[in-house]
Amino acid sequence: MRREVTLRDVAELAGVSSRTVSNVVNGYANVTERTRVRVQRAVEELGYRPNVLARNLARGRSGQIALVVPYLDTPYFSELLQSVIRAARSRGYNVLIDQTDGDPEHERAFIAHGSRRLLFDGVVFSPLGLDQRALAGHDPNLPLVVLGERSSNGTFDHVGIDDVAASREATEHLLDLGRRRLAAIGDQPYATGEAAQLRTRGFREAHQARGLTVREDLIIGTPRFNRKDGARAMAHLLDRDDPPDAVFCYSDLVALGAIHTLVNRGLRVPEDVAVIGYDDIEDGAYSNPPVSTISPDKEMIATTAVDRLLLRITSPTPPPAVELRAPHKLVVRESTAGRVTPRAG
Amino acid sequence: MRREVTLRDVAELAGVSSRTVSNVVNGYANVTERTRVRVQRAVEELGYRPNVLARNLARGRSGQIALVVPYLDTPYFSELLQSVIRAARSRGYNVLIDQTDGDPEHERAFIAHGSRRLLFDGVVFSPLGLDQRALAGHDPNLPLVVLGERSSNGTFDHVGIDDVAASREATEHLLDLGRRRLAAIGDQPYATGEAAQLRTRGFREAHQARGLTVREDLIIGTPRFNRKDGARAMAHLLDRDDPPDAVFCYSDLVALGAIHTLVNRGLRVPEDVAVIGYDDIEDGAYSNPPVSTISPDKEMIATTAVDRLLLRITSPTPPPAVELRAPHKLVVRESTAGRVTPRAG
DNA sequence: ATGCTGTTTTGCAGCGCTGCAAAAGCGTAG
DNA sequence: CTACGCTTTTGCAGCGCTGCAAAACAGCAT
Repeated sequence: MRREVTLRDVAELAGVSSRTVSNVVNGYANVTERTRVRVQRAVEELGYRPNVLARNLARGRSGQIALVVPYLDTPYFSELLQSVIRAARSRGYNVLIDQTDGDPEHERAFIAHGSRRLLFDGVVFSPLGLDQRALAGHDPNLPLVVLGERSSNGTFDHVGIDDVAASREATEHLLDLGRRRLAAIGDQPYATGEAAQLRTRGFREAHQARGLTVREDLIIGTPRFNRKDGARAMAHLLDRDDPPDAVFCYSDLVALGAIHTLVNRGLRVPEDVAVIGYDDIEDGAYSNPPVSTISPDKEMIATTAVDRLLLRITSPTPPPAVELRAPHKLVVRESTAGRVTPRAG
Repeated sequence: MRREVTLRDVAELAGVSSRTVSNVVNGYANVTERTRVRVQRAVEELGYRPNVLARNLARGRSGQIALVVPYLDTPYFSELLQSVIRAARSRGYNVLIDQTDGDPEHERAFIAHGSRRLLFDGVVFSPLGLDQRALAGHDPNLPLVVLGERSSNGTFDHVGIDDVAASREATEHLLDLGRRRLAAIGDQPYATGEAAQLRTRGFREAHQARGLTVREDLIIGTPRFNRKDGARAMAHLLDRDDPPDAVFCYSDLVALGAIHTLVNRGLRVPEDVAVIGYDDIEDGAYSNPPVSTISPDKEMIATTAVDRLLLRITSPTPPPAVELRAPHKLVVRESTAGRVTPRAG
């Protein structure tokens, strides 16, 4: 491996000090046009590219941020991942991915061990196994932005959509269709289930706003938000005396699992049971039937989170912890509205 | 941000030179038990953790490998991604992700610009927009392992399953069901479509082996392997006079798209048309109906690729380019075999 | 004691860059 | 011609670690 071109090589060719080359390369202010051009030319002639490692060591920063998510093969996260990478890259940062499998110990190790000695400068974190209390005790030296639905409690930045409002909208949509025996799949009435609880709250509020009573026994808990749990929960519901005529699922995967069971049992969606999901993953749009859903603005979530994290990283005095809300919208598809018109695709 | 503990701090406390501490930390051979213990204790007392950046700068390596894929939200890649991260991490390497969107220019820039000055030491590359010729001209200084179905041509390592054999198996499965009007969706008869062409070859071979004639007009090309193209191609097929009674789709996404169209048109899968996919993504197992598929051993692909890449990175003399085959298997589900027995999930 | 071998430890330089503060240049005023 | 303030350029040290080769040490034979 031949030696790479260094700052000094460029300096020599351009007839200036290496520090000046550094200034030019980094676009610092006080450089005469004349020297700037001269250096520029030398850079091009030699094909110089800065050594990121050396730069970061000298600067005391790694130029990388970590994205910590529970699962990578969950469509919601892989879609989000893209946006985060894009946002970070455009700001000169690289993204390291870490998958926790929702293991609290893994999550804790990450935020406790801090920045693992300059492997990354900050973390965008989507917690699953850790609850508020554990999160609140994180190393305050580690810039951290939390995604998802937990409120920050004032100890760190937090980016998410308004889950209660979104869930209320989803529920209202089902009520608007004339359905009255509404089930909810995905509640998690324990410390780490804050996201789920907000959705349950929205579900309740929608009923209350219309003077309707929530069928408490139709609120089904699931340990996770995946197809399997959705399928299983739906099976439970169908085994009852009076099964629901509509279901609000706390994720699109849960909805897909629920639909799977419904179709398997010979029931029609939405004629017999209307189903709405949450997250707007691509699969939902192409399943049979396409799934109505709450669509969070993932691009917005990603850029907001990255911007806030970089602010926190670069700011000399730590900015206050804030709640940042990204927009969402209700997307109505066949799983609630029914076949509109047969299409080619 | 308080100063971190350095090698020198540990050395001072342990009463040895910093070089010795380094030796202990890196597990080098010739260290007496006595000093090893003494240093170990100091390390723990101070909570020392090596600065990865400094280490890599000194070593002249970045300790990171890049994984370059066309799309991250494609389930196949996001599932593969996990395995690659796991494999790399367990060998002390980090993974940088790059999504190319299949843009040949982006891909070329990546392999041409080489290691972007120590940002990464090697690349696991899943090409889409670049063909053989372009790939062959890559910077020989950059360790590179190519995933997917292209043959290496002797210029770089290559990891993949035996596509022709797998495709033949898939096709034979359809023939075994008694189907005779077989369609294939996904052919790409141009330079960058080598993967598709291998599958088409397997499709043909299966016919030939049984003395059957391939219906050439039922081999449909698609620019990409996604749901949309699958749905569209299926629509084309159904608009013909004699639509197929079975379809071999070159990816599960294509299969899902095709099924979407079939169901939309009121046709039954597999009774009217049997559908088999390729990749064994999780969605396929939970769709309606679950999709039969060719299942490549992704874990094996990932570990093989990472191991080979690390060998190439660390080896003083470049090892010869090789073809490495990962196993695959045929997974039969309802989209070809029909409902076996109604299940709860 | 002396020399020789092999093991363990050390010092130094340097990876390629940036922070800092001093030095040099330069235009204008006194 | 000197002084002053401002802009531009430079030198040096150092980020924290490892490669290299020399130094110190130990064990053993002479």
